[in-house]
Amino acid sequence: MNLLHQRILAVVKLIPPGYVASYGQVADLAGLPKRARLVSKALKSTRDSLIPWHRVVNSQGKISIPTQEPAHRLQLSLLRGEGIEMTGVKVNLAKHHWQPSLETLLFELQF
DNA sequence: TCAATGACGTATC
DNA sequence: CGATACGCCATTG
Repeated sequence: MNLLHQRILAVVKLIPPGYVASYGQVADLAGLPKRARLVSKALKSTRDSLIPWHRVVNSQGKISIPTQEPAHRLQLSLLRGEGIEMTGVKVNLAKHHWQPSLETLLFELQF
């Protein structure tokens, strides 16, 4: 659990119900460009239940967790449970892509 | 040390 | 739309 993870998780916590963000987008917002993979690691390793990890998908809007893993089903049901429109394993980004305003970020984040 | 490995992203074909 | 290739980089063995 280091500083980078904390910054990443701080951003993920801001994603509202009914919306999704991509790993790369979260990394950028956390001030860590080119670190999408670090985002997946941070989400994979945290136990904090207050973090909406399921609202993070890949840049194509698809669930990135391998189908075999139980977490894959969980993510799918959690997204559906928030009323997110999906085509199979892919989110309708046109309707549910999170696009925070600059004010929101400056107000919520501490860096 | 060092090579392999990802819940990634972009470019190309 | 699917498949491949590469760039990226912390973690793992």
